[in-house]
Amino acid sequence: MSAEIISIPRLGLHEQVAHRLRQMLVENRLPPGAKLNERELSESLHVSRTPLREAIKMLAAEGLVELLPNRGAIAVSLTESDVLNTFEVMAGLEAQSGELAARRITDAELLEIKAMHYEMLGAYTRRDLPGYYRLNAAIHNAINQAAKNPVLTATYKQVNARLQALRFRSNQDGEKWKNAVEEHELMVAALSARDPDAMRTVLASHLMNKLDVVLEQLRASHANPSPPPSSLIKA
Amino acid sequence: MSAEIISIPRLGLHEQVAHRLRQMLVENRLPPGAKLNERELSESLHVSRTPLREAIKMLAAEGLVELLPNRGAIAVSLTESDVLNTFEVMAGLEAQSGELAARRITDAELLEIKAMHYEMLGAYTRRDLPGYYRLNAAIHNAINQAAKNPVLTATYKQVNARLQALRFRSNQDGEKWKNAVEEHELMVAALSARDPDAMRTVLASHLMNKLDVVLEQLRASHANPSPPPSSLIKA
DNA sequence: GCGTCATTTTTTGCATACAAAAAATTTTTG
DNA sequence: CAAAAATTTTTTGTATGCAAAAAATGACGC
Repeated sequence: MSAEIISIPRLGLHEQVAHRLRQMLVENRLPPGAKLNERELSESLHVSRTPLREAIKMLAAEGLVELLPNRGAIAVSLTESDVLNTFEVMAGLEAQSGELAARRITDAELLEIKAMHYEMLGAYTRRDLPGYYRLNAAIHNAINQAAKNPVLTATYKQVNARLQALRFRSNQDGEKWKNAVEEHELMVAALSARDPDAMRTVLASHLMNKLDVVLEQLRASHANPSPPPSSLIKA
Repeated sequence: MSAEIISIPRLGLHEQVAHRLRQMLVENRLPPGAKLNERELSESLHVSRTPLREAIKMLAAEGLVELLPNRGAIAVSLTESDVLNTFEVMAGLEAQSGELAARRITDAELLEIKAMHYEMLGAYTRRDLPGYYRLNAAIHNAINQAAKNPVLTATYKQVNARLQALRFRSNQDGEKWKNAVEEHELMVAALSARDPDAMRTVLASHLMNKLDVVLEQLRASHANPSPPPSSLIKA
């Protein structure tokens, strides 16, 4: 009966470490610009420096950390221009994803997206931000799946990962939020109509509106920089 | 006077190793599916296994090698469907690159691209395939530069890297080659007119024609598989 | 008191050593 | 002789050790 319970270590250690580091980066436990101290991290993660360093190299290739020769790695900190450029690429990838999804989506996939869409409307109505984000992400993932291109999905995820750290808790402006919901309505309509051009258009503009929100947040937090975690404050 | 000559090791060793491995992959000295033996490679590259493994992890994150848990890494071998999906993504990235370039290109950049275009016509006229490829790549790079989006450029390069191993020696079919040159004419015209839509269209179809060429080659080589390098033949 | 330089400490980078897993080889058995 | 099992060998994965570079600390001079 306990056939799978001991099947634990079927993931390389460096993979596990990379996964945990990605989490720490997204949750801003490793805030932008923070140094990744190998000794500290290897102790807190209970691994030796070797797999830790391998994981860091992977994150560097993914663009999540920056390698400074002879000075280790730091969490990437995106300039406003970086954010803009990244969103521009994301917009293109989302647009293509939407276009392909409109061409290739199955009836079953479309139904599931509609269902999630209504759930999202529910979350929006009761202003449940976490639920809204969860469903929003699920819908975008489903669109990606419907595009039937794993390479596109992987590329999308990799570029998107760099932005996740920014959205950690973006309080939506009321107007912008309403706007986003309306765009989602358009998306479902375009998908139902299997209209690739409409999907491309709505997704591209959807992303650019997200950019607006993030840039506002970025500027606000730049004016009011949040304090670094206590672990970085000198004793 | 020899101020910079001894500034040698300003690159991490793992970076150098990653670079050399990328070369070996592109040149098919590490053909698709080949195992990356750590002992062999560390000896032939004159480094220890530690930086070699770090480099391999980076290549894995870049999608150039595949990691098999407890069994090392192998050079990725793309299925026909992988190639198709990758080209689809590349087409989207090129299309966006072209669209942005049409909006943002400077007169100087346009002139340089035109110059390279004429050089390329020269190479085509004397059927100088290597020269043609070199100029072709240079022109596409220049378009990318003109798009003024480093994130897009980096994403483009990373996805493209996986295809480089395929094109290493694709003999162009006469008709297809002529077609490609004509598409380049359209590109230069669209760029000169600063017509983003035209650029998007021509670049997308340009890439899809390249896909045709590569798929033909792939099927041909699949029928006539090239022999593995002698180093892999058992003594 | 402040800046500069020397010394110490820490940290990164690379190599080596050891353990576990996989592959290859030999041995055993039907 | 062939198939399976056991053994050896190779290979990968992780930890540790050591050297070089960077950072931190303290001494010295102005």
